[in-house]
Amino acid sequence: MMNTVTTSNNLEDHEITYRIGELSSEFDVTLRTLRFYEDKELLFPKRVGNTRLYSRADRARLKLILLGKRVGLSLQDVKELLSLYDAKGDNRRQLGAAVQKGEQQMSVLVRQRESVEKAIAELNDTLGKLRSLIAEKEK
Amino acid sequence: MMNTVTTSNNLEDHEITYRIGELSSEFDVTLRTLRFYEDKELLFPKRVGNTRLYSRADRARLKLILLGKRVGLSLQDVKELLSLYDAKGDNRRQLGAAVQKGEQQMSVLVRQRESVEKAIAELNDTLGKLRSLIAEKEK
DNA sequence: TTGCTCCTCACGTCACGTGAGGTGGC
DNA sequence: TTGCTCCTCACGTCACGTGAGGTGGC
Repeated sequence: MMNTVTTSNNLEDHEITYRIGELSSEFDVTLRTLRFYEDKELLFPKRVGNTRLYSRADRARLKLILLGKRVGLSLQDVKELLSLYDAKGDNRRQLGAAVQKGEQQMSVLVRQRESVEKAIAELNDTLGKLRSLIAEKEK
Repeated sequence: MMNTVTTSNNLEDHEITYRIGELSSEFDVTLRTLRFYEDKELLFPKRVGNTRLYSRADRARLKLILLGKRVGLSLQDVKELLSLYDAKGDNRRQLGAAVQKGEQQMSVLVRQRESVEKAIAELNDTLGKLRSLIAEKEK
């Protein structure tokens, strides 16, 4: 056997790879999170021995996963979108499906914003009542 | 033994009680939820045989629990607030503590609103990009 | 030898949802 | 007998957190 490349980037075939700790600090997620996404089949790092090596494609997928999470999608939703993204077929259909999911999620977010705003209003109310109770006791 | 009162309100001692199904439909929560709150020691219904009977105090507590949940408190937080509420002692201290928790929660909610608004903006952006990709394919 | 980074289980968290299987009185 | 309301386990969900215990190369 040939000598194995032991660390970081494999220059021989120009395949840039990332170690788990690199992605972790770049995207500010825990190692556990990256392993969890792999377990859920959202990420597919190779192994050198036991150590995971993430490709540029993995890194791109991670970016999309985190975008999905920020807008409130579940990992299941994200997985479906990524599988659309992977399937090289009728591209317009896939984009259309993505837009549809996005629109659905938009209405979820709008409802969420409403409920947060209601919560703020109700908490404000409650705080007001508590404070006047206190003021009354002060007299 | 005397005849036992089998259903609903016990008129003899003027103790109004509620069955689990009554509270469930009044407050639109599941039976499971009410039992769960009991398990977590937030509610303390009596039993007649196996059947739970909730007092007016339980009903009042449930109202507060649900208020707490609406403003985003954890059940643990709510439990602490209720225990303050129960402890008949220096009332001003308890009210002060409640106000403090409320103010903390307010800042949580404000951050939450921000993050939802950011999510809406980012999703809008993403949808825009997807749509122009589609438009380009149409040409 | 110490320190760093990596690894694999596997149980814990939070607020319930969801059956399975059974009881009691009209 | 059927229907309704109630009951008790107890496992499942979601997205990881958090040890425990161990490896590998500088």
